[in-house]
Amino acid sequence: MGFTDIEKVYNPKAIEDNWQTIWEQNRYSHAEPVDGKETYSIVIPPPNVTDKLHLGHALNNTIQDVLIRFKRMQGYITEWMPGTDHAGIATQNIVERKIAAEQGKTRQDLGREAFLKEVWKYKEEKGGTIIEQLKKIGCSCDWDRERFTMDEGLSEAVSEVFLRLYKKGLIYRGKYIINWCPRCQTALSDEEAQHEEVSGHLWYIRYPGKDGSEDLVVATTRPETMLGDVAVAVNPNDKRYKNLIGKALILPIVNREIPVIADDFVDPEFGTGAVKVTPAHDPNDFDIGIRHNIEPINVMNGDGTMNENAGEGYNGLTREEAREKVVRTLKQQGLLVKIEDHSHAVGHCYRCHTVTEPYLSSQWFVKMKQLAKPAIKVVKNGRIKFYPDRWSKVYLNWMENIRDWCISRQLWWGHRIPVYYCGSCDAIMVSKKPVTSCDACGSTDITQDPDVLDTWFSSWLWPFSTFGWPEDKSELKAFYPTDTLSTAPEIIFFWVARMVMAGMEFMGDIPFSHVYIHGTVRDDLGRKMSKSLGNGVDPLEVVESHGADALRYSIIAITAQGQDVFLSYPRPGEKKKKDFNTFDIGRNFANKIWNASRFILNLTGKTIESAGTVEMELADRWIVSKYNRTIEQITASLESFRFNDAAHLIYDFIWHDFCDWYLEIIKPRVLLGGEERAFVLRNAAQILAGSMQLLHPIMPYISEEIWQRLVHVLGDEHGPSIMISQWPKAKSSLIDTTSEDRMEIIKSVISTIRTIRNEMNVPLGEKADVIIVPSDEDTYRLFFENSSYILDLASVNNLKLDKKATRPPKSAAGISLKSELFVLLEGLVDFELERVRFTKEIERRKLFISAIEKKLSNQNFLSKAPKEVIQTERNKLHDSRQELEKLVTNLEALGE
RNA sequence: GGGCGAUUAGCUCAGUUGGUCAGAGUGCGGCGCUCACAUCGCCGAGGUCACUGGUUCGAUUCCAGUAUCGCCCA
Repeated sequence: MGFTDIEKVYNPKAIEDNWQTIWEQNRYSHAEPVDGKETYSIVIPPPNVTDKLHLGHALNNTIQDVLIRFKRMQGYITEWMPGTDHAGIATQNIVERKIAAEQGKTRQDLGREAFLKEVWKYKEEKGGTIIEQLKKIGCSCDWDRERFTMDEGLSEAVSEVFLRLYKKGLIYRGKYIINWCPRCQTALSDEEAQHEEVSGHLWYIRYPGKDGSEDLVVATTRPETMLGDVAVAVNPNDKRYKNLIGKALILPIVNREIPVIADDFVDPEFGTGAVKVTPAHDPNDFDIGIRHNIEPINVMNGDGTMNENAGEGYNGLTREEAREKVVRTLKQQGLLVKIEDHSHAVGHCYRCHTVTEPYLSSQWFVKMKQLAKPAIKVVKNGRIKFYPDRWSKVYLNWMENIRDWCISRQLWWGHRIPVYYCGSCDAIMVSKKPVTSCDACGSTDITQDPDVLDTWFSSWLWPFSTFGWPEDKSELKAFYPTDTLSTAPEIIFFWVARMVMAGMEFMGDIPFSHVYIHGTVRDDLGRKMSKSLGNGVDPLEVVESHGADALRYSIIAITAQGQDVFLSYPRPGEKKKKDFNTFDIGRNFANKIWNASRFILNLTGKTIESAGTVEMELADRWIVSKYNRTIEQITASLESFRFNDAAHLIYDFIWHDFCDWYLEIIKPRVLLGGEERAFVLRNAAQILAGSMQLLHPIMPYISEEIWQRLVHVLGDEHGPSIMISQWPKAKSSLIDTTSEDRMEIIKSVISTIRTIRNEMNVPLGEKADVIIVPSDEDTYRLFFENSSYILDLASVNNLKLDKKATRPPKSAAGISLKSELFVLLEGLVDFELERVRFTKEIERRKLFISAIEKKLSNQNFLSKAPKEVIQTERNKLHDSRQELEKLVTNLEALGE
């Protein structure tokens, strides 16, 4: 491969697909347990099998990939288990819509078996999409182990768990109020009904007393449910209504006689202090009904229409129509007292966003209190840690107030509930294998429960079911408990909490020790990205335009631990010049790296001759020191889940230290040829190769490409891929604070000269003469030994070092670290500008000095502050005073 | 109603145990196509770290309250 023909602008397309293919072919991300070797494992939060990749996925999976690549390079046996879940409701909805569109049929038309065939077909066709997209953004999952929640083994785990919990008495069937989605026509768990504040009304309705006795006005947010009212409740301590308790009212429209009852639950402050009681359509009313032993009346069908109990004229109406008609009728009858605006929280189906209905029906539940206990303990005692920690409070709060989990769903797509009913004797049998005859009476009139289980009832087993549980496989032993789980905050209850419970219950151990909760991806207006808003950004579009590395780098760089992520992404059509595209950050960085490498590789050709014993210069020691320091810092950042810190550290090191300073410094040294040239090229190539390793977890593709080329020309021992190379180790002996400090002084002088040149309009093309006045002997030697840096980088013609020099006429002066300097600019100095600059600088310095003086004259400070702090303050004062003195002298000289 | 975040340069945001932490990117102004990079280089301007108190020798950093915005749970 030739290097001189390397493209000038980095083109990720050519490179990314190539490496992805090579990595896959060589199965570098596949892991097998090895006795005695430490493992590091992550299970992917399984996306819905029908999903397409969005930026939330991209962020979450990039985080996981960063961790996995980092740990893999550190030598762990790393397992990143990929897979998808069957997403019962979502997938069934999609396929129902599909067959409606294509065949004009409902699932009932097809029948259960034929419908499921359609779903499987759809899954086989479309199910691989998101997995392919994960590969596209560089994820290094163990693709050989990909799992699906409805795989045979995972299904086995689900029925095993159901059976065990049932036998323990932790699963039961009961008739309770659950959240019902009238559109999906299934029960939902409490978590799946998402409460949102909506503005509605409070209707005040007069319920006449029986036989002309006293009326009562109730307030309700849902007038249509009055058709199912069985009582009116008041607080027993409410003086207003005491005399009415036990009396009867006539329910308007229905003309049913209902009692006034007393219940502590009623808040006298709300509405009129009297509430209608509808046990079949409100969870609180349901409890009241039980306490007072009143039969509920269900007035609604599963599809949200009113049923025959709602009465003539209402049967068959939708709940919206019924509400409208109830209100109209009441108005006509003069029973509607008033309507107030009222905002309240209403449940919405998390899959289709339809308003959910509190609905009375028979469902299967898991008792949670007992399962929660160990799950609370392991977070309280720190075995499981949340990052950021505040989420542990959210977790514990939910866990400590946990309610039973409704797990049955009136769907076809999912794990069928392993329960069988005998038609002859009412026996209930729970079995992993199909039941054909009744255990109790021998009857063969057996039917399986038609419902399926909540999808989360399979995904809560994910950290061990994917490794073969309930079989005791070596993978399970090696990779469970996993190390880190990365997910979004809204998944904590659905999944994280339940996985902990399942892990403790079935494995007797935590499923993971670290839970990283990343922020939500939002647009530049702070809105959550969503399909309905149309403000989503397609990660693959970004890959297409900027490359996967740029996507990954940018999103990691702007994601501070636990904070939401704000993206600025002007649409191609809407882009204005000033608009900032977040992903340019990564693209520009990749291009910078590409060109730095191009520079080095163009100089080296195919190989660099090995260097003899060349003594390191200041800049060499400095860059090596910075490099080792960067290794330390990046390693620490990744260990503590501070990914954005890691991203910024490598950016600063490569761009600012390595490119801006080191490469500029070695340019003239390369021209010298010989050993000097070989040494600096080798040093630069080695450091850049090492930097590629540090960068690799975040930008896997370009780092592999550059690393391959560099190790090739270096001729060093190296493995086949950066992926499985060894993570750089910092050598503390090479961290050289003295060289770093000395280099800062050089840089400061160069910057000061540049500033003066700029101000006086002397471009770098025109060389200038400079006199530097070092403040001490050591600094003098520093400049003397490294004058070439100053000559080259500040474009200086003649450099004079003179500890005693005073400002020559026709020169501009500057103050920098440990020195004062004069730039000789015959006829070019604008003394007015100089005066302004110095005056400003003097003012600033004076303020600074008086602040320190004040501090140092404070007895309390002197007696209570640590002596190091006092000493640094004294040093600051000393240096500042010296600088001030120089500034004043220079200003006075100008005044002549 | 309860809980949790956020408020730092024009914009988007960092700032890990209170004392060189006032920063980055972008935008803006000036100069520059110096043989890696204009997806670039050099230089510059810009902030009473939301407000009010408190703790402390010292607060952007800790505590309390206020205001505005956002999220979660009921």
